Amino acid sequence: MSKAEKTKQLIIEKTADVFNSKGYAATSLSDITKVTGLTKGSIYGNFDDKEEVVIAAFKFNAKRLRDEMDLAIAKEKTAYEQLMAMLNFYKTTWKKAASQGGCPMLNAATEADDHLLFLRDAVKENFIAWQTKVSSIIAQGKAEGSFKASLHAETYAYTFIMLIEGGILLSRTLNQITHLNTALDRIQLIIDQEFIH
Amino acid sequence: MSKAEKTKQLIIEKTADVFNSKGYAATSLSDITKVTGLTKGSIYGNFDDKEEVVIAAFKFNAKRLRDEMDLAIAKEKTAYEQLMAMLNFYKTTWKKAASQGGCPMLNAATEADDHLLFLRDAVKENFIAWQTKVSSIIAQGKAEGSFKASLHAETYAYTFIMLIEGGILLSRTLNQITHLNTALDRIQLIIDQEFIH
DNA sequence: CCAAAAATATACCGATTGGTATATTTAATT
DNA sequence: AATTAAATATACCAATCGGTATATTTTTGG
Repeated sequence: MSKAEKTKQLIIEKTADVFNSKGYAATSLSDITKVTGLTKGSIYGNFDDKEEVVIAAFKFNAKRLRDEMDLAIAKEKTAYEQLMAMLNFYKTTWKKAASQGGCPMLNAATEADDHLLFLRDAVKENFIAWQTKVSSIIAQGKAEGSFKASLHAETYAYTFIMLIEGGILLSRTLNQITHLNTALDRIQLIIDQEFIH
Repeated sequence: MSKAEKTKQLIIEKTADVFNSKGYAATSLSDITKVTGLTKGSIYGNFDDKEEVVIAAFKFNAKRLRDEMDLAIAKEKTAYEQLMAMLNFYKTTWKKAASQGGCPMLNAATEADDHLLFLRDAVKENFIAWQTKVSSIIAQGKAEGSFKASLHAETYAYTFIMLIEGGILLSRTLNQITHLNTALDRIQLIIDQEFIH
């Protein structure tokens, strides 16, 4: 890795949390220089413009989240256990995520929808990737014979994502972990009642 | 209503959509003067600072949403029909809401949670008011004898809110109404399966 | 209709925004 | 170790940010 590639990576890593908690539009170049310890010249030597930094930082945040979740899931064998691992992941990492500015998907999605249009595609991709991941676990459960074959995987996957994001939204806004737990419990109930035959 | 009160109202009404779609922080004073046709002097003659305009605009957006929903609900008699009216409200007003920048609660909540702290209390209040409304409908259903007496109204109310906000988030980001419908269908299922005895 | 008061417009303020041209330093190549 | 090339720092730019003091217009009460 060249020097430039290293600083590029440093910029992304150091700004990721700031972008996620302060907002991608609201984070200024002076915020970026402050948190990286670099100067504007160095930033613009590695990125064409702020947009490029924003996208890189979001992708970093999204990838970190996905990697952590994938790691938690990969430890389990059966589809049921993998889904439980996903729920448990959100139960345990909530506090850490909250201190980093909350769910990067939720934050970026609301900012991207009208305002930061160039972010939209990246956010889209990540939601779809998440859905695909959950759907593939459900498909595995069907192959195992433990989940009903009739399940519409995609619909269930999106339902879980909605509940999690909605739960995070309420938990953060009302400052009560209860709500995320309500969401996770509801997902658990759906799995137990509708997945197993 | 005095002249000042009228212009104050005009400022709020004209800026409400801009704030909701562009974001409360990202909307500048020149956006405000542009959309109202007034000058800075007039804005600052009626509001102390931008924060005050932001809060007033959010409260306007939240109240408008609540009033419209209350109106739809008030037309129905039974608790079940009222809940159906709420679901139908979201089914029918989705397009209009989307063109106005999406759900004001969702937008303001993500912006307020770290960044615009002064907005947080107002957002909180409105989520609680929404929950209280749904809870009171459930309580009415119990009183009618049509809903199970054992229901934990508050938990269900928050579950519905999560699903709706999560559904809106996905529908807006992925640009597909399907997801909001999935959320609404899930709420319907919960009511049919768990509310009625 | 006139005077006082209220409301709005004009013209400005310093600070900050994203961005850039150029100088300087650091790293890689011979 | 010297030269070249790459990476970073410095110093600046116009534009815009939120905000204000003052001038002008409009409304209101007598």
